[in-house]
Amino acid sequence: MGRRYRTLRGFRDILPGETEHWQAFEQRCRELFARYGFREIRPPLVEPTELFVRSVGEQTDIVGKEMFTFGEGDESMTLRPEVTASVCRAYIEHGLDRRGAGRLWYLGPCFRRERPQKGRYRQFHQVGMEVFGEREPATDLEALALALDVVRAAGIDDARLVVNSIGDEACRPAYRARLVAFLEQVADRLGEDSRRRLHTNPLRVLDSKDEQEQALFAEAPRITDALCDACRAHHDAVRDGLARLGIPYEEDPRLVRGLDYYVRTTFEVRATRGLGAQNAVLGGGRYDGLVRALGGPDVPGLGWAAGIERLLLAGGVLDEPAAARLDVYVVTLGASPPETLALVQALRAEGLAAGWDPGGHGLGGQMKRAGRSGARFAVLLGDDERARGTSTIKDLASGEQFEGPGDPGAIAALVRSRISGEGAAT
RNA sequence: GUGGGCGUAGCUCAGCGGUAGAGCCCCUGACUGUGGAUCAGGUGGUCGUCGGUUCAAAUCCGAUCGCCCACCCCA
Repeated sequence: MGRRYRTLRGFRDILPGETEHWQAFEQRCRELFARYGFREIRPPLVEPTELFVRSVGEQTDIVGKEMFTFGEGDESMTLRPEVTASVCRAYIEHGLDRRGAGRLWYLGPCFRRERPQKGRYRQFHQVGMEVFGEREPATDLEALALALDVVRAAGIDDARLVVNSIGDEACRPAYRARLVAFLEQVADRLGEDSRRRLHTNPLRVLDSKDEQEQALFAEAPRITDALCDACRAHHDAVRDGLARLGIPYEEDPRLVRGLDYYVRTTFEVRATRGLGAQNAVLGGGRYDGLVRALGGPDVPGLGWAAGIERLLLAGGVLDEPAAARLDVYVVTLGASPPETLALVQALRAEGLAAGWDPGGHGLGGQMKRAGRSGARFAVLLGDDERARGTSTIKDLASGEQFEGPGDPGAIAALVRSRISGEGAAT
């Protein structure tokens, strides 16, 4: 066993039983985004390394140590660690601002070279959205409502929305200076991690999990007390809007996103179950200067992303593997395999999910397989049925058995009416 | 990158110095007129890997790899 090939560290197979749950969630996402007027974008998985360095930030852990990078110099390319940078690049490259395509969503794999953890892998999947060209706080509101809808679509019913504002280039530098001054006064009582972050990402220090440090921070200056008038008005409008829409939320002045490009509104959705200590399942915020910084027009932006593995874990969707499903399983006696397959194909052409046993087993063996296939009905065709031009149909859930038509179209119609009559999905 | 826990059959696990086990799953048959039940039989493991101790190692020791959990960071 030790010599068999296996998935690389941090990579995993998504197997039958789980893929069905993924498909269901993905389908719900498609419907939700469409309802909000968002259109899907599918950028490539690989981009110039420089794109991520510029957008995510040189000092971040993602760029510093978590990227899968290949090639040298100008040829250097990187598997995307997140999707916002790619979407911005595509937006600029194709002039989407002039095509009225400012509301975009995506779903797909991302890669980060970090130590795997619960629901966190080196290849993981993100679903997310970006809005370009909309500066109003009402856009933040709408994005938050959509975020909660997507989280609920993953089966999470205990989601908590947490919002904050981290100011912009007009007010954050001054706040940052005051905060650093404060932190330096208490630096001798800070842990190693916090002392390091004091220089790399001082806003983040306040988010320390260390209780003794938290006690020190009671006196620390708060970003929400230091916002400029424009940021203050924006933040108030978002909070008022959430209240007006009846969306419960919490404020957390320590909620600082790790990526450099955020301004003003930042937010997170947390789940209380299933993920252990790290309970954020979705995060995002406003990034009004990013498109311009990447060489594009001066359009504001806002977006969020969620890790699908973690969403499904927190929603409990994966607790039970999905069962195999078929509408019918064809069982024959005295028919050659091609003859049986011809009937199966006719039923498939009618739109049914149909299975059969190519293995030439007896009636008992075929019925055993019918049961295991997850089929709703067995369609039996033997000498008696052939003589009468009928079939025998057995409801595999109830055991009830009755005479059915011999014609594939009529069989399909009968099966379909039975299934929809129960309100069961196929 | 750091700390802790764990690696025995496809899955869940027992065995903890003396010839590798159970349950479930899977395969075959009883079954050419009926599946989910039952019965009979069967496939599948150099006990993660390498090295050490020992007459003898799945079992004790070391290293290594992998998985899990937590930290850092983030979704």
